[in-house]
Amino acid sequence: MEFFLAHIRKQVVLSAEDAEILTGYFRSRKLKKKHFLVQEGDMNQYSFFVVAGILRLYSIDPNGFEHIIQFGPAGWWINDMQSWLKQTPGNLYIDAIEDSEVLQVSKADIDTLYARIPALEKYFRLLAENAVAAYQQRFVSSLSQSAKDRYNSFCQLYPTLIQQLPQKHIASYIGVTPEFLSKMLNQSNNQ
Amino acid sequence: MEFFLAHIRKQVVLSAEDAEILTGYFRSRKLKKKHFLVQEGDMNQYSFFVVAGILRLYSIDPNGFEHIIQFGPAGWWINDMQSWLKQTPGNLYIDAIEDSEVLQVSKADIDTLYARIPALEKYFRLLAENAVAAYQQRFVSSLSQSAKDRYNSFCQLYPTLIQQLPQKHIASYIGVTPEFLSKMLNQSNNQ
DNA sequence: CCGACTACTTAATCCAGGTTAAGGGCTACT
DNA sequence: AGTAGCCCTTAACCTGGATTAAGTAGTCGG
Repeated sequence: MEFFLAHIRKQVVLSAEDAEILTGYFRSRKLKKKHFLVQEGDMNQYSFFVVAGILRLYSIDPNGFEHIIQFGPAGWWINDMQSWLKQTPGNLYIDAIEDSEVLQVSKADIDTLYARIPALEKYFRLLAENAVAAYQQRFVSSLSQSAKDRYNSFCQLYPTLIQQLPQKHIASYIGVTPEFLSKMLNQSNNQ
Repeated sequence: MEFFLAHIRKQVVLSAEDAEILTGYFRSRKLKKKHFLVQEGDMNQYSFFVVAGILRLYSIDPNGFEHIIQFGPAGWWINDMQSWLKQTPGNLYIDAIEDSEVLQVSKADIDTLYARIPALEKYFRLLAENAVAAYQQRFVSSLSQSAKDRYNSFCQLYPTLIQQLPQKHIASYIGVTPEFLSKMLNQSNNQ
């Protein structure tokens, strides 16, 4: 919880009392590697703050291939935003890449909290605006760069994740097959 | 201004007084087709609400090709979020596809307004959260679908834009060349 | 310590979509 | 009315990355 509060306090001021109220609505949840937090068709009642470990948000296409939309390392939020906002069944999956721990809040509780702690409104506005900035930049990358350039951009942007993630997940994120990423990396090593 | 206020009031409650204060900070700006609102390297002091016409947000890659990240028809907001948030020079362009009219606010003024009108904080939170939802879904589409499927998804999501936009801009948005889009559309018509 | 997964590699073949180039029909100035 | 620019089309050829298939390690549960 300390980690969580520190994270919020990087953006907004929170009194001790606010912090008390806030933490009352969050529930910790531990998750083993490969276990699901959210599956397609779920009502996404919850949004998740990652305390430890690393999660992934992804879709599965009609041919059974997975496509990673976002990673969720410690200190990040992760959810299926469309499903969460509209409270309708979602089309995305969230699971743990490693054993992880998250804090979850329900949509209803967050709406209650907005009324009691106005600073939260600002916190989540900034959070969402930063996410928009990141998605805009990722579209620049995905629309204008080759696979190799996208890989390099990814390395620059998330240097710590490179060590932590299996290669196939990086392939899925940058939008190539694991086979092609493997070929690509070995080609550039050998010459 | 009426159109603008109505748009905000779809999400949050705004007193007559709030509305008065708010509109004082926005400035109308008319823009001829092909004229720029923002160019690469600009300090993006302003964010834009589109009152009439249609704009585009795009990048230009090292080979001179344009890649459209988002369209801005009437009733939408448009800006280079990264540059706007951090107040650093941006790498994106915004220009008018048709003669258009926008309302602009500076970052400093918006920050002032947040303090005076708390409802605005909520309005922009919801706006950004909806944008995140849209970007997540667009990544699903761009990572898992073929060019033809992406075109169909675009038609379903923005049926009115299809009529309004030149084909080459749609090609740029879905991530194919104008030549390929043309071939694709004519093939499916003839059989 | 064994067997079954899972992660990664290599290589042959294939195809969606890019590139280049040329021509035709608008619209819009002058 | 003429001409300069778009914008769209068509077609031949090319390539980045997908697909398929097989093989090699590593690792983890029992």
